Amino acid sequence: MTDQTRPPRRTEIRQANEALILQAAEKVFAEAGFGGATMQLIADIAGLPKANLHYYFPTKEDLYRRVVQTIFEIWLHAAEAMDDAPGPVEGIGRYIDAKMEISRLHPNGSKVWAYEVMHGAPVIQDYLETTLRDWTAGRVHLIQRWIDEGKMSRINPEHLLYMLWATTQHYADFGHQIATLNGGPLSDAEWQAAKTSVKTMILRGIGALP
Amino acid sequence: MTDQTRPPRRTEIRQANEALILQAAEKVFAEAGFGGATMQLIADIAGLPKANLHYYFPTKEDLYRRVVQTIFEIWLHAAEAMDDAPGPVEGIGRYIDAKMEISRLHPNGSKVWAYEVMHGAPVIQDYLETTLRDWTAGRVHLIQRWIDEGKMSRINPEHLLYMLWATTQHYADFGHQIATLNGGPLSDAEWQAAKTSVKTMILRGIGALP
DNA sequence: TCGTTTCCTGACCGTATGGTCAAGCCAAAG
DNA sequence: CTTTGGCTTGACCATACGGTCAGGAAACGA
Repeated sequence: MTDQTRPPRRTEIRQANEALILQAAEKVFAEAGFGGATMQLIADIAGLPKANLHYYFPTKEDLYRRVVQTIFEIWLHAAEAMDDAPGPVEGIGRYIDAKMEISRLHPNGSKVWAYEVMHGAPVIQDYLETTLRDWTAGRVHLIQRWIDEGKMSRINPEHLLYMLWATTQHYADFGHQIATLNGGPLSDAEWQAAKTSVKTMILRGIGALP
Repeated sequence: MTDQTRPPRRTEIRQANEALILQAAEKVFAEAGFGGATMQLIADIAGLPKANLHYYFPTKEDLYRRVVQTIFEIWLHAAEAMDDAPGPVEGIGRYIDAKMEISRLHPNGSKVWAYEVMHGAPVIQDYLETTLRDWTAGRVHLIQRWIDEGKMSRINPEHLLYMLWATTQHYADFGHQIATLNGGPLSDAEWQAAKTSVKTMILRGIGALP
C-alpha cells in the first residue's frame, strides 16, 4: 500500500534475512541458553548457511543482544497499558492482561530474558540501571498515588511489581512444567481462566476488589 | 571433636569431595547454564584437578542431574510446612515463609531448577510426571477442602500454586534484577519485609485474611 | 608387612564450535 | 554491456571442551 515499486531491493533482503535469523535465534537461545546455543543450529533453522549469519551479525553475542533487546522493548510497550488508568482495577488489570498475552505469544523471548537476568544480566545491565529503573520508579509513584487516594490497600509497591512480573512471566518461563501438570499445553479457554485467576487474586490481594 | 589428627577415612574423603564438587557445580551451572558451564571451571572452584571430577561423576550430565535433584528434594521437604495446618493462613503462610527462606539461602539451586524447566526439563521430566504431579494433586485437594470449609475464597487451586511458586522463586531467580532496582542486595530487614508483603497480598487475595 | 582397593592426576585425544576468508553471485547504476 | 557493491557460501582454522587412561600415591584389611 505504501511502496508500489519498492524502495531499494537491498534493504528488503536485509530485513527479511535479519528477521529470519532473529526468529530462529530466539528459539534456539530459549531452548539452550547462550552457552548451549550453536550458530550452526540457528543457521539450519533459519535455512541459511552459517557463514551468512556472521555476515549480518558479526558475533554470537551481537545476535544474542538483539534478541534480548527485542523482548525488552515488547515489555516496555505493554507497560503503557498501566498508564492513564483511573485506578488499580483498570490499570493493573490491563497490565496483567497484556503481560499474560505476551507470555502466551512470546514464550521464547521471555525465556531468553529470564536466562539473561538469571545469569547476572551480562549484556543488558545498563538497561536495568537506566530504562527499567526509571520505568519502575514511575509506576511505584503511580501505585503510591492510588494508595493515597484510598483506591487500594497500603501495600509495598515494589513487591507488588515483583509479584506481577513473577506471576505473569511464570506462565511463559515455566510453561513446560505447567503443561506437564495440566496434561498438555493450556487451551485458549484455560489461558483465559488463568488470566482471570491471576487478576482476581492480585486485585483482591491489594484491596482493589471487594 | 571426633578425629583429632587422623588421616581422612575413605568414605569421609568421598563425601567431602562430592560435597565440594556439588557446591561448585551448583554455582557454575547457575551462572552459566548447562551448556555454558565447563568442567574445568567447576574443578578450579572446587580446588581439584578436572580428572578428579570425572572420577566421582563420570559425565557432566551426571553431575548436573545430582545438582537438580538436590534442590528438588529441598523444595519437597519445605512443602511439608503446608501439611497438618488448620487452615490457609497457617498452611500457606508457612509455605511462603519456607520457600522465601530457600530463595534466600539457595538462590543458585533455584536458578538451576529454573534453567532445567525452562529448557524442557530434559533430565527431570520423570520427576515432574511422578513426584511433582502427585504432590500437586495432594495440595490441590487440601486447598479445595479449605475452600469447601469456607476458610478461603473459591479460587482455582492450581493457579494459586503457580502464583506461590512464581512469586517466591522470583526472589532467587531474578535476584539480580531486584538487587539492581533496590540499589543492592536485600538486607535482612528487607527480606523480612518481602516475606510479609508476599504473605499479606496472597493471603488477602485468596480471601483468607480480612 | 604386604597385597588390595580406592583415590589422584598430568598428559592426551577426538570432536565441535565460533569465527574467517576468498572467491563467486547477482541486482542495479552508468 | 560493464562496473560497482552489497550479498552468498564452501572450505578452512585455532581453540576449547568433555572425556580417557595409565601409572602412581594413599588408605585399608589381614
